[in-house]
Amino acid sequence: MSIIAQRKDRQKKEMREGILQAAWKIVNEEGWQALSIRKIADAIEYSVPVVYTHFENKDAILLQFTKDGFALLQADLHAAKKAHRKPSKQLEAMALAYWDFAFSQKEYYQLMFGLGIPTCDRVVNVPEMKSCTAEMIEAVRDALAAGSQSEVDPMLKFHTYWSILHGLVSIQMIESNRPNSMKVLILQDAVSGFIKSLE
Amino acid sequence: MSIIAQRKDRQKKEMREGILQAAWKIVNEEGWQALSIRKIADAIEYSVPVVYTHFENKDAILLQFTKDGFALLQADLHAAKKAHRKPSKQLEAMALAYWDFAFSQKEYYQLMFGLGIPTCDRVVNVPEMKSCTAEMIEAVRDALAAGSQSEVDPMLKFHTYWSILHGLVSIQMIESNRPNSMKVLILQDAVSGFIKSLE
DNA sequence: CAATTTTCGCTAACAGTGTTAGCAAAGATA
DNA sequence: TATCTTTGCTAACACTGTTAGCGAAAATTG
Repeated sequence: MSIIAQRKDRQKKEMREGILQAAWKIVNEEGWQALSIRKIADAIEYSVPVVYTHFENKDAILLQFTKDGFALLQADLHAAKKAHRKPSKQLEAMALAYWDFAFSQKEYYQLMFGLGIPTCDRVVNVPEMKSCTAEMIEAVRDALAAGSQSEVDPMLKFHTYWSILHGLVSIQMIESNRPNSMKVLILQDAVSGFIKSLE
Repeated sequence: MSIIAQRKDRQKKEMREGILQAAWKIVNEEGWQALSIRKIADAIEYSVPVVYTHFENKDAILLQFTKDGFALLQADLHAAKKAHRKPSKQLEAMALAYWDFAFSQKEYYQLMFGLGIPTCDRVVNVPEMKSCTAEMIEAVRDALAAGSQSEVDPMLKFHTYWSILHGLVSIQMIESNRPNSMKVLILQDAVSGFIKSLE
């Protein structure tokens, strides 16, 4: 590849990054509903079709953010897990990390789960999501191995775990007036109950 | 009120009903994303502004369906509860009813929780939702009273219960390829674990 | 019954949205 | 320098929610 082609390639990546950054700024300032291709074009000071040379359509931009979101969540879960040895403590820490991610990165979480309904066919095949769930599955498997129930299906328990976490987050996002202290209590109650069911 | 005003009132209600029916048909055939005021106007064979004389805006139409959805869910939960005496059995049956509602009335459930993000400020103040949660709170309270833990906050447990249910439904709606038999297993596992935590 | 007022429902428009065809200018190659 | 490729633009299409303004029909009044 010629030196000139290299530069073009670099510029292409820079512009792609610029589009994502501009989009992210709009989302943080005005929410997902306010995100439009024209606003992105305005922000990067290019015309609308330029955006389409970097992303097939708007969904592709959202999909990128979904992937990024799962990657970030996975990193958080991994860090929380690494901080503990005991499987039950790991699950506890991961639950808190999950909860923290959802509320400190609301925009990401809402896109990953809330607005994901139309594009959910694709989301299932996103590798970033698989890595993310793998992190949880592993922790559940370890906790189950540490217990006495060898006949229980780890996948079943993983689903229960994830459902509890996502359910808590979703419900608590609707009830935004409730104090955070109680929200954490609910989380701890639910997770401790789940962990007991593994022993 | 004159006889003529009565007729007008009746016609107004009929048209309002017609709008909702037309909207519902569109939603069932093409999904929420495909619902537009123009399509509704076409379906009822009136012009667009007529729709706006019966509903302030599109959100008002969606809000009506949200209310209807919560009323339906409440009825299902109530019926499931009435079918049992033992509080733990009631919670079990209600969980199944909740799950059944979510999957047999997918459109309703998705509107009530999925697309509700933009309008969630209003949704919290919907009386139909309060009735719905009251149904669950009562059952949890009863189950807790039947147990030995008098110091536990029923509201905390109710939130855990609801979160588990909503979480299970949401996650399982994304993973549409999983067999239904396993989904029910996961539900039973999660709910039985929760019920144990009340004893 | 005729005149007036109210109500009704229409067309057309505004300001947005995602998306794409076609063209002009700038850049790279020969 | 001339040709070719690429780049990025304008303008358009087909939608969306929402509303102003007008003409006709219906109800009320004299």
